[in-house]
Amino acid sequence: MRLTTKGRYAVMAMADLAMFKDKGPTSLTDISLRQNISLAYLEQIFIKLKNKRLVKSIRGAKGGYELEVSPDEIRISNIISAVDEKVKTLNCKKESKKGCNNKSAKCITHNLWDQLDQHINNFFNKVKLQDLIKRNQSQNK
Amino acid sequence: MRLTTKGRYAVMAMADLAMFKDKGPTSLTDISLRQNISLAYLEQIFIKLKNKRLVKSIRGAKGGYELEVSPDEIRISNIISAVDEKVKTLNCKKESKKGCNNKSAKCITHNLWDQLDQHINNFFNKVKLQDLIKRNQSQNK
DNA sequence: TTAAATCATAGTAAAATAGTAGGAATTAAA
DNA sequence: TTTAATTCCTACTATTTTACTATGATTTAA
Repeated sequence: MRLTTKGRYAVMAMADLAMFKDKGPTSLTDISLRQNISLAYLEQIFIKLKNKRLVKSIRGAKGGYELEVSPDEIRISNIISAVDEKVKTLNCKKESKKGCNNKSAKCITHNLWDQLDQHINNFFNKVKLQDLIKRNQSQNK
Repeated sequence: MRLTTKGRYAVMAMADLAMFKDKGPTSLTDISLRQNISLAYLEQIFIKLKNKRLVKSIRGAKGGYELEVSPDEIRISNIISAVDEKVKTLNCKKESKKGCNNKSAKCITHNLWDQLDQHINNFFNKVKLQDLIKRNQSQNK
């Protein structure tokens, strides 16, 4: 089980934006350099973040991105889901056609994965972008 | 983020073993049919489960596998880790060489993934094989 | 002796991931 | 008005991982 880089990059980039939010729009070039993420890859990620209204873009020279809402209104879950990373532990589609109804031996473990999903989603729901940068700032004191 | 089938199969197979544990060794052919998992794939998985002393094998005709310890002594985490599925949200090796010490902006999110790992591992630690089959039995009543 | 089983290892097809490439459109500033 | 910096858009591709398949050896009950 692993979280892919896309989700991590998205959170990193959003945290970066949050840290520099008082300095006008932040260009992806800057984020790319600071976070060591390929520019073109960041572009793809930010299209999605923009579609979900987590950031807004300012085009042209001196342009860049800004947070659309404040860091204490953005949950990690918002970011992760914006870039299409779903917490997907169980792929029970095929089985369900065959009658995965928690009664068949096949799905003994069904509830287990359900609960794990909930667990992880809970975690991502609890943490806000603000928490990340607060944490980081206090560490750097 | 996803949990791979190997981990799921391993847990399913162990649950299957646990359910039939009073009926002598269970062959992988049986598990393969009941759980709809390829035999050859199961063989690979069981080598690992055996190496970690979660099951023991009885070779030859009428052979098969049995649980090495009782279902209430086996945690899901034991099974998952036996088949090499690690909860790996952060791949910070490269960064750590460059000085990922939680002070660089690069690793703003470091703690987040650490905590997520702990969260998931906790969950897998809490649940025992016995819990799964108990749950399943009560559902089928 | 035979059939059913584990054991062992190598190979491979498919899918997902993690990008790269090449431009078009926009806009601030020179 | 030109240039450079930027977002926007889409297609392609290399790499890695996953999920198996294939083949055969070994063991053992019947």
